[in-house]
Amino acid sequence: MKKEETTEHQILDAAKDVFQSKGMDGARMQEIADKAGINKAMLHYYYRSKQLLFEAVFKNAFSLLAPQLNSILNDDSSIEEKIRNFTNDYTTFMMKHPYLPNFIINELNRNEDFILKLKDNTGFPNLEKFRAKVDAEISQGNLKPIDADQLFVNILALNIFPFLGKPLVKVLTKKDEKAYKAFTESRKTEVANFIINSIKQS
Amino acid sequence: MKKEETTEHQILDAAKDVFQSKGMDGARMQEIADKAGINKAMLHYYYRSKQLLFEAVFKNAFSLLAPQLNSILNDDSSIEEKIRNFTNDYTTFMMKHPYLPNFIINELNRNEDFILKLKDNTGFPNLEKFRAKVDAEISQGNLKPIDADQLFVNILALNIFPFLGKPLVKVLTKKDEKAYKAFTESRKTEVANFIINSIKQS
DNA sequence: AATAGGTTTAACCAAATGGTTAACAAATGT
DNA sequence: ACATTTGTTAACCATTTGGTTAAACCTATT
Repeated sequence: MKKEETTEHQILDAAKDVFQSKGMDGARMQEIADKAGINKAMLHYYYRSKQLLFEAVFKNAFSLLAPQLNSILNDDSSIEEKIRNFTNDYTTFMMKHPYLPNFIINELNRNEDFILKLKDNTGFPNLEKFRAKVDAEISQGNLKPIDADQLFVNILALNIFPFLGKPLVKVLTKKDEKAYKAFTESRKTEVANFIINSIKQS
Repeated sequence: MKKEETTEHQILDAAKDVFQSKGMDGARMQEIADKAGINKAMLHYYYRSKQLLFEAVFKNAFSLLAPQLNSILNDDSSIEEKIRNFTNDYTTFMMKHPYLPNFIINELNRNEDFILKLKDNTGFPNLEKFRAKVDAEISQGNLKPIDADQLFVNILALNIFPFLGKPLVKVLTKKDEKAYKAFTESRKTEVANFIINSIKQS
């Protein structure tokens, strides 16, 4: 039997669906069980409680996000390349997992301490290398002076917000689903250009 | 008796607290009643149901946000001034209402149709004037070519994200509460400079 | 002082919810 | 073949939750 067919994995899969679309508080154990096609008691057999099942889903979700961040933080390319690659890759990735950003952001807001549990994991994103690279390129006269943390948050903001704020932005800009998808698609390059325009020393 | 002291208003006030920090699903009617210092039956006496009380809170919250957006969309100043003013004013405002962005964004994600109820209200933000102004300044050679909607989303993203992603960014950048506040404070000008650097025709 | 109106409360209710139990089935090992 | 462990289910349970009710409590008007 393949790993994806085990009951345990089917539960996690169904739980992912329900938790990510309804949040911890809105999710119902019964709905997860129904979606997984099994009895509700099985959820507790494999994951003991709603809280633990939720944490399994959350860690799983975060483990998808972390490598995306690490790619911009830890590789050896120039800042400009990092930004172009990240903007393209992250947007591509999020178009496949559109509910993931809001899930993570919202649950972290609901329970600030929760992120501390993840912090110590190996692979948790670390900014040191990125900061050093930004400062180095500024010294070389390649970039205009900017605080590396501010730049990092700007990059995150421009890439993540269109997914977080989709319902709001869709209505404000009066785009339908198709137009919004095209809008997001074009941001793969637009956002990188926007950032690089701002920081590149000319 | 002042308006703020009426039972109805005390309920709305308590409901705002609870809904904005715990969301629709996590909020408990009993907690709202306790916080308002009244009997739970009063909630239903004045607002009939949890759903209607929630909608009252949500509309109230949105009516605080909308004027912030309208200020950048509808005044007659240059794009550069708009951006500088908005970035400063919005950040100042959000530092006073830090849970508001996540509340609105998250509830809209949880229920996409909900925004349609607000759409028809007078005062609902409209982008037409902003788009025209951006296009005009591009024609005048004042700004580099950029799609007005993309610019608008960039402005929103850079200003709102630090509040949405605070728990994540705090840990990633290893800032404590005080340092994060200073970080946010400095964005009042940093963000405007970042945007204008990118779009201003030199 | 009696009346009538809105306001407030304690007690109650039905439904939903996370979780448990005990019996049963299916593998697994000997 | 038998026993033991693992997986699965239906039925059940205690608690929580949004919501209701009927009576009590003002407060202003007559």
